[in-house]
Amino acid sequence: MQNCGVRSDVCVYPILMKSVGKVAVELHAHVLKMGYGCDVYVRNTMMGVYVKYGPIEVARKLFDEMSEKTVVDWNSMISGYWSWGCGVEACELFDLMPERNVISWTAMVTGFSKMRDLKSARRVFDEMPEKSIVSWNAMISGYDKNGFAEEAIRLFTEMVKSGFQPNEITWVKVISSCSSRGDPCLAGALVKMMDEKRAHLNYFVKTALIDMHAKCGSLETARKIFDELGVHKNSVAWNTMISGYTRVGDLISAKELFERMPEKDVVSWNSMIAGYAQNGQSARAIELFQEMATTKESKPDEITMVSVISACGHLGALELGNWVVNFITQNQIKLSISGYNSLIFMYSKCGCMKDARKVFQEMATRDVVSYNTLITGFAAHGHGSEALELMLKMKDEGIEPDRVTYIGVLTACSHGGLLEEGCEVFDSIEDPEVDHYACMVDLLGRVGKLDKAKELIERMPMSPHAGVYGSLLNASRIHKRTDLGELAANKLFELEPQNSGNYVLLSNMYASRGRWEDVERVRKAMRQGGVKKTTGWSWVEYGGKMHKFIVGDRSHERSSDIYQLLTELRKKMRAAGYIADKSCVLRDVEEEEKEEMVGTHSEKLAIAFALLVSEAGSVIRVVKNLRVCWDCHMAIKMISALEGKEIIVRDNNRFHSFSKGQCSCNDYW
DNA sequence: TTAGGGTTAG
Repeated sequence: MQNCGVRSDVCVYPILMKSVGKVAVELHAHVLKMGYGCDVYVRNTMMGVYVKYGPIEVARKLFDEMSEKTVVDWNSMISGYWSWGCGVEACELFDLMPERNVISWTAMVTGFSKMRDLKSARRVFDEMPEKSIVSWNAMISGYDKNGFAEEAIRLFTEMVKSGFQPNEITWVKVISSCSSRGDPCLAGALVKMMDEKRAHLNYFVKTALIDMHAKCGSLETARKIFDELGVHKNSVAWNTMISGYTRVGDLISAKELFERMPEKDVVSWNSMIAGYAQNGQSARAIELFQEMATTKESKPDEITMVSVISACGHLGALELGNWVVNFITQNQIKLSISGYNSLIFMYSKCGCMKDARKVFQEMATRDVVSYNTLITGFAAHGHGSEALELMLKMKDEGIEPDRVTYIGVLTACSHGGLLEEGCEVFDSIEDPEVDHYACMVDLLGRVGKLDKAKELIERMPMSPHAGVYGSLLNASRIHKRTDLGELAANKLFELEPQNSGNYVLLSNMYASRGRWEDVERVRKAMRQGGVKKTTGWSWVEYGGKMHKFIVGDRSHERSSDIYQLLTELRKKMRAAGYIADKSCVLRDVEEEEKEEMVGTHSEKLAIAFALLVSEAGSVIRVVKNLRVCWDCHMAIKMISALEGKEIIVRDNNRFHSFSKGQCSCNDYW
C-alpha cells in the first residue's frame, strides 16, 4: 500500500472494508492511523460496515461525528438499529430526523414488522405522506411473514384499487399468503388475476407458484411449472417440490426427486427427513439423518434435529435419543424453544419424565407448546397433580392455556383418577370442544360413573365423534358394563366401520362373560364388512439399534432363535397347564393360530427377541407399537412368570411392568 | 457510492 498514491489508497478502503467484514475493527484502526478518518466517503462506508457486522454502537459513534448528515446516513442508521433489534433507538432517531423520505418511512414499517409489532407497522404505513411500491410490498410482506395471510391479501386488494401496479415482489408475497391459506379457489382467482394483469413471471414468482399449487392441492400443476423451469433449477425449486410431495405423504416421489437433485442443501435434507418423520416413518427419518451426518454434504441444523429428536420420541428410542443429544452438543447446534420442546417430547415419550422436566426447567423462555408438551407427558404417565400444577404455573407466567392444554390436563386427571379436579377444569373452559367432552367421558367412565358419562354425551351441544364413544367403550370394558359397551360399539361401527379395534373390544367383552355366540356374531360382522385386524411393526431398541418385527416375519437376523424361543415357551406353557385356561385370550390364540400358544404376533416376536438378548434378571425395554392388546398382555404375563424376568413394555403412552406374572401398571387394566 | 420489498424445511 505504501507504493500507492493517496487518492487510490482512499478508494481501496471501502472495497476492502466490505470484503473483510468482521475484521473491520483492525481496518478501521488502520484507516484512522493513516489519517483518512475524515474522508466522508470512507467514513460512510465504515459506518455501513459497523451497521452490518456490529457493534452497532460504533456505527452510532461515527454517525454522531458526522458534521453534515444526509438523509441516506439517517436511513442507514435507522435500518441498522432495526436489524440489531434496537427498536427504541430506531424510533428515537426517526423522531429526530430533520427530513424524511419514503425510504425512511418504509424502513420503519419493515422494522416494526420484523419485531412482530404489526399494529405499529400499520400505523406508520397509514401515516406515510407518500407510498412507493416498496412500501406496499413491505407492509404486505410484514403481514405474510407474521402469519396474517388474510390481512396481506386484503392489503394487496387495496393496493391494486389505489392504482399501484404489482411488481414481481408483490406477486411473490401475495402468492405466498395464498399458499398459507391452502385454498384452491383463492389460488385459482389469483392465477386468473395474474394472467389479466400480464404479470411477469420471474424465477421467484415461479417458485412461489410451485409452492402455492402444491399447498392448494394441485401437485400436477406444481410439477408442470417445476418441469418447465428446465435444467437450471436452483435448490429452492427442488426443495419446494420435494416438500410438496412429502406434505401429501407421497414419499416415493419426494425421495425420487431428492436422489436426482444435483446439489442438496440443508433444506433438502431437512425436507426429506421431516417428510419421513411426519408420515410415521420415524426409523427412515433417523436413517436419512445418519446418512446426512456421514456424507457431510450439508451440516445438520436445529431444524434437522427437531425432526430427528421427535422421530426418536415416536419410536421411544431413548438410547438413540441420548446419542442425538450428544451429537447436538458436539456439533454445537444451538437450540431454540422449538428444539427444547422436541426434547421434552422425546423424554416424555420415552418415559423419562425427570429428564423432560429438567429440560423444561432449564429453558430460559418457554411457549405454550413447551407447557403443553410437558403436561401431555404427565398425562400419559398418570401424573395428574403435576399436570394441574403446571397449568397454574403457565397462567402465572402469563401464558394462556389453549385447547391442547385442556386436553392434556383433563387426560392427566383421567389417568390419575382426579375426578373433582377434572370437573373443575372442564367447567372453567370457556367454549369446550368435542375433544374436551371426550376427555370428560373418559374421566367419568374410568372412575366408574358410566351413567353420568352417558348423560354427558346426551347433553353435548355438538354431535359426538368417535373419540367420545371410544372413551365410553373403553370404560365399559374396564367396568364390565356390556350394555353401555354395546351402545358405544354400535355407534362406533357407524362412525368408523373399518376400525377393527372396536370389534375386537366388543368381542373381548362378550368373551369375558362367556357369551361366545355374541363373540361369533361380532366376528361375522367383521368378516362381512371386510374389516381386517390392523397389524403394524413392533420395535425393540437394543444396542443402539432399532429392531422391527411384524406378523409372520422372518427377516430378522435372529429370526430362527426367536421362533425357537417361542416354541420352547409354548411347550413350557402347556406343561404349566395354561392350555386349560378358558379365557378369551387363549381361545383367541388357539383359534387363530391353532398350533402356537404364543403366536407370531409382532408384539410377541419383539418380546421374544428382548428376552433372547437380555441378561437374566435385567429389565427389558420394549418400545413402540407394542399395543398391549389383551392377548399380548396375557402372553407377557405368562412369559414373565415362566422366565422369572422383569419385562417393561411400553404401550403407546403407558408403561407396564411385568414381574413374576404380575403386572403393575399406572393405568386401569 | 451509502437507505426500503422476494421463493423452500420445523
